[in-house]
Amino acid sequence: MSRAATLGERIRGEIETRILSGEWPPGHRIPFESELSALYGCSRMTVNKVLAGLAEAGLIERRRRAGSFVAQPALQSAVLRIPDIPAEIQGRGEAYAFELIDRRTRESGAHEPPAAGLMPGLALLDLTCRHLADGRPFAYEERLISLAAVPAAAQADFTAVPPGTWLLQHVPWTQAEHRITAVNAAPRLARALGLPAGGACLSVERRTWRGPETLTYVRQTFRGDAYSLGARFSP
Amino acid sequence: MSRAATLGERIRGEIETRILSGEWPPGHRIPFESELSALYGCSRMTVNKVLAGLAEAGLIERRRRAGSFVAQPALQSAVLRIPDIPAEIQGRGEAYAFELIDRRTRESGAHEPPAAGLMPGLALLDLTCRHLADGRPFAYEERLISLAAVPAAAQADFTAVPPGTWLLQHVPWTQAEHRITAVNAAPRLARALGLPAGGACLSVERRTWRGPETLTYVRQTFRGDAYSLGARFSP
DNA sequence: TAGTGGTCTAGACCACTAA
DNA sequence: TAGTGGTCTAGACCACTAA
Repeated sequence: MSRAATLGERIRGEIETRILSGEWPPGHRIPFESELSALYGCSRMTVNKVLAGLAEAGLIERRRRAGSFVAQPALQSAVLRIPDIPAEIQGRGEAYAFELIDRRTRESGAHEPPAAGLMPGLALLDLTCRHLADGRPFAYEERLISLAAVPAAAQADFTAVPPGTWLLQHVPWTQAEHRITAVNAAPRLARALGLPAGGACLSVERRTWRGPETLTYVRQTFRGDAYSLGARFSP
Repeated sequence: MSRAATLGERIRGEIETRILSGEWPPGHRIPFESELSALYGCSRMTVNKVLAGLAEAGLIERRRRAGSFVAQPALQSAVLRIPDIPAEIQGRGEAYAFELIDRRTRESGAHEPPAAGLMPGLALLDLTCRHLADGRPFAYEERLISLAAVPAAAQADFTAVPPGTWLLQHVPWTQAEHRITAVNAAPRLARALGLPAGGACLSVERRTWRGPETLTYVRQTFRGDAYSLGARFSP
């Protein structure tokens, strides 16, 4: 089945076990690199790579001259997968469909969403669209794309490929910021999602950069009764 | 200011720049370790650590005998900080208060939340409580703690320390699963949060394990108009 | 100022796998 | 089967910092 563990993996496993079992509580000093290399009969480099990995994972903290210490339990955090909507729907075994409701080119003004962080006077592509799963409304999407940062978007055919998927395939990004909120559906949104007015929706806002430049800002709104975000995490 | 970059950091930066600028697109084969070590005049070990780091970060994929390749753009994902509620509120400069509404010891039955993954017949501590910011309702919390896994919880004083904070300080965990949804507040919940019935709320469910054993299951419900989850992420 | 961690070298052997 | 990446060795020098 699984190949034999390497020496580094074995050392890492034994240290992790002592930490996670509580045998080495937060603040406990773990053996120095020199002690561990003597203990396992290996070079210090092998131990160094193990401890560097544990530090990167947040399980230990390392201080020159002082040693390595079991870290205080991390604030819980979760790696959340922000899905590509077509892939998400097809992964459920449902038929994906996409509607481009509106597409216009305009300049950014004073009333852009503050979270978009767009200066006035930028050339924008302003898109409104809807994602459907098995013919039922799944998500409503409002998106702004900076044409200065992504000029090729002006020629893209967003009736054929949803803009999120197109961007993922064509434009590298360096940073993204997300904001997840719950909102009561306003009448227009409720109609678009096939919900009673006031129905709870999950709103995911995302702003994506390349370097200092905002590439795109999007707000995707999902029916609260049909969608949830899931995440699994280890410390 | 910042100290000079090490050679490894410089190599990593130059490769990242080529990938993120699109000069090396997805699927592009990057130079072999031997080529890079010749190019930078360093040992192969130095290059190996750089490429291993890039692979761990998901920017490249490595295949024996074939080489290292720029990875397809990652599905967007986000590192979400699941906050310790008292720390979150105090971080906003607001006064934190906590109310323990109900505390009982009971056995798990057939009607536990399916996401809790609790077998029937387990000894449970069942807690209901409310978090307040500057005297206003902030979050409603329903929590189950397995007394088999965390016997010390039976003696803890949860009128003084909220259970989430107590657990974070006392119990190491190995894995957590989260589920984030939007819900319309049912009448009882709306009263507890000071919302009109049907108001949108953000619900965060979390199940936490140590090894194979469930430690705790919690559902925290936040006023949608007063709370959002934020996340910042690089690929 | 003494001792830790951070980084690097110049090798080595091997598992894996694409050709 | 040839060549890559994966891992390891036995050193070295240095920056940083706790004592």
